Amino acid sequence: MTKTPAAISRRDERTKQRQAQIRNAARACVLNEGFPAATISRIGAIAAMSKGHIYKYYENKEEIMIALIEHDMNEFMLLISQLGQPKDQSVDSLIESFVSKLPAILDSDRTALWLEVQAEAARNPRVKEMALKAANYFRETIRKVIEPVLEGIIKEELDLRVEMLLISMHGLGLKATVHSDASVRGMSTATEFVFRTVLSTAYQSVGTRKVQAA
Amino acid sequence: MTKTPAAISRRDERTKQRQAQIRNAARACVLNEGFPAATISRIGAIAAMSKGHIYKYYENKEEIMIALIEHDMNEFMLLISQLGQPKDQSVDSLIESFVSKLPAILDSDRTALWLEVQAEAARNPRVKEMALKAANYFRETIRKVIEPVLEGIIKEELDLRVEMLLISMHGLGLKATVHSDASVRGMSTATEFVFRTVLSTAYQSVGTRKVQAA
Amino acid sequence: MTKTPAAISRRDERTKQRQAQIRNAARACVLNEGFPAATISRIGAIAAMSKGHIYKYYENKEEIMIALIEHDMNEFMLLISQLGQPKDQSVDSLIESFVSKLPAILDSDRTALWLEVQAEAARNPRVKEMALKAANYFRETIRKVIEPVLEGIIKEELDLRVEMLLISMHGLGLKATVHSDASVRGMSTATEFVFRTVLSTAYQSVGTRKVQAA
Amino acid sequence: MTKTPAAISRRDERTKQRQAQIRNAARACVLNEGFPAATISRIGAIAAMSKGHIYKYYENKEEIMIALIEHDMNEFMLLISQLGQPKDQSVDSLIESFVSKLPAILDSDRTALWLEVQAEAARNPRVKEMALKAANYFRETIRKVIEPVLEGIIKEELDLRVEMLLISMHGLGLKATVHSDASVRGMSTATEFVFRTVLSTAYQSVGTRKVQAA
DNA sequence: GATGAATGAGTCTTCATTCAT
DNA sequence: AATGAATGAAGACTCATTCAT
Repeated sequence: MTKTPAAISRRDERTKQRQAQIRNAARACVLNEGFPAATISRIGAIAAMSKGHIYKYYENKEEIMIALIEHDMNEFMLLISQLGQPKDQSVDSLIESFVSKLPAILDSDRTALWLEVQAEAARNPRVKEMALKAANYFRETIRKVIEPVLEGIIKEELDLRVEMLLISMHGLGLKATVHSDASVRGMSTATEFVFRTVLSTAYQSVGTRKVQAA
Repeated sequence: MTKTPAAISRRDERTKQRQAQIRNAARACVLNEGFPAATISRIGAIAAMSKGHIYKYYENKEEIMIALIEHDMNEFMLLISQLGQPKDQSVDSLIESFVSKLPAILDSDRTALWLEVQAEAARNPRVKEMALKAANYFRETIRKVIEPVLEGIIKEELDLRVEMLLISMHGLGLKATVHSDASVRGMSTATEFVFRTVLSTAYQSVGTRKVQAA
Repeated sequence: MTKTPAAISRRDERTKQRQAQIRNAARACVLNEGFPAATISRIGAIAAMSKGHIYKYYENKEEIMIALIEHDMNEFMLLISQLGQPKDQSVDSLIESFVSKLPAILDSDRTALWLEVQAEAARNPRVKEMALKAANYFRETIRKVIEPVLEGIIKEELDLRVEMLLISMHGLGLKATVHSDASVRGMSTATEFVFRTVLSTAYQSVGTRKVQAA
Repeated sequence: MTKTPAAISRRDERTKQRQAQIRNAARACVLNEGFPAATISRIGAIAAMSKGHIYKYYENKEEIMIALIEHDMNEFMLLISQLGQPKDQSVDSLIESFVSKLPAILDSDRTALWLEVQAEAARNPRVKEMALKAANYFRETIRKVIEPVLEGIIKEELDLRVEMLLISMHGLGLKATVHSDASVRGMSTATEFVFRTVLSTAYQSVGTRKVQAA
């Protein structure tokens, strides 16, 4: 009855594998046929696992969805954490770093799921919490990355630039989902223009200007 | 047998009222708990109408959703059609016109429903069609409004500006949904900055620059 | 408040007309689309009468069906009562009388309804009672008609002949329904043969023969 | 994952049992209260099975009815296939063979279901097809059985005899249903008479006679 | 560990029946 | 007399969840 530590860790490993299997099946369902079609039966069929067995690994369907969202949010955060490693501190290399990661960030599978998650977040507090966490991480990462480039900028200005970048990214993400990313690829010049504008060192955002005008 | 015209119009009026009642109930359902939770039972309960009676006014559940989306899309298009009436052709009055309509456009109920519609569009072709129609109308309206201000601009440049404005609007809309529009109101300076940048007469988008550089 | 007798009779007349209207509509429904499709809505539409108004004339749907069956059974009995008027008492003129009435008796509309009624009779006691009444009337009429032709026949023999004729008529009726009476028309020689055999004055039915053999 | 053949066959066995259970429950429903009353709820209650579980074994209600009809039709065809094995080729042994099988063929449950099926055939094409198939098999079997006995008979005469036997059987079947087979048992002399007449070697049906008269 | 048979609550939809007008 | 708006019970079907094996 008492397991050796090795046996326990082996079992835990297996559990994690199984859970990943289930999450992947759930994701495939959602992406292919939408959230409502992600039934336990279908997930089981795709995961090559019996319906009953799924409940050994997740308490119920909601837990599967939560786990899926959490997992993909974590992957997303890992992805954007790599934004913070441009070659040097110039605007150009920063933009290059952004643009080179865009295809991964705007991958239409990811954004489609993300769209469903945003919709779900409006009702499910746990989903909302996760969405906010990822959004905040995104915001902070961007802030950390652009701050050194915009040296001397005041806090309000920085906040504004960050917010504008986020808004642009969200808008692009929606566009990727709705037009299935082909169009976004064709938008790289526009995107680069947005980034360049936002990261411009000419600090002339409206708020500031008004102050100056006064 | 034969009705007086007055009686007919009274009945038609009542029918329209009932349909609006149903649509409103459906909207409330969707906003509170999402598309999948908008069941006929719930709609009936909110509309204070029996399940069976709903079918006097809409053939089935899908028709209700289609009618709801169509109605709200039409309202939205009416709203943005008003964008096209700035005081004069200056960038400033155009921006003022945009910004003054933003609270209505970014109303969090509207954007939340819009988010659900985008998600639903991935499954239901009729929804997708309506979403595309509204999106195109939005795009064309914006193009018509900004073109006279950016006189002498080449087509590619104009397309880009239009696309960037759309992306910004979508990003803002998402933000309004997630943070329930309070934050968007606080964003008017950022928004104005975005508009001002996009409408700037210095035509220097990346694409053009590249050509110039070549 | 007190009606003149004339007014009362006028109202009764109108009631009967209305009831006939409803029955006819119900019959049309059943014949066109089967019993299950005979909904009150459809009956009302065909009878050019509102749903609610139908209930002024029949207490509920079952009463309509009962009335329809009763009415058509009565018509059927009227029809077969005419069998009893052959030109003379010969087998030939009797057969001619039978055969000439067959198209009316085997009319596929009538037999189709009759099939539904037989099926319904297995469950609804009131329908069963009516079906039995009509069946008995049919039997007695046939007995009265053939008895004078088969003079000197003993009761058991007569019973047998009657039963055989009934069985043949029922079999033909089913055939008319299933193969939509075209085939029955082509069967007139066979039918005539059956009648001729059954009405043959050579009293040699099995039962009798056995007695003779003993 | 991989099942032993024994396990598979055990499961298949169980599936067949369940399907039979469902069919039997459906048959009981139809016989007691007619096709329209054979609801999934009632079938489930009689089969001691939950509503939902029924759908593991039949895709929908129509499939249950089709399976029920098909099963019983097959049983019926098996039964009548045994008609073709009289002791010898004489009319007497043929009639004996017929009469001995009559109680099984005219079993009132069978005929009652058959009646419902005929009524249903008017609405459901698949039911119609099955009914026709069984009817044709019945006709062909009878033809094959009586042809050797009526040696030298011409085709038209044979067709007629076959048709007359069918009509008689149908008429008897109806009688069995309406009078719940007791009366049919008492009809064996009449039945035998009918058979004897139809199988009589005196080929004198009306059609032929007319030709002779000419 | 693994299965899938079994359940029952809940979904959309239809329709007989009632009742205010 | 006549309408048709309104109801609610019931029907077919789905699916998350449980449990004996």
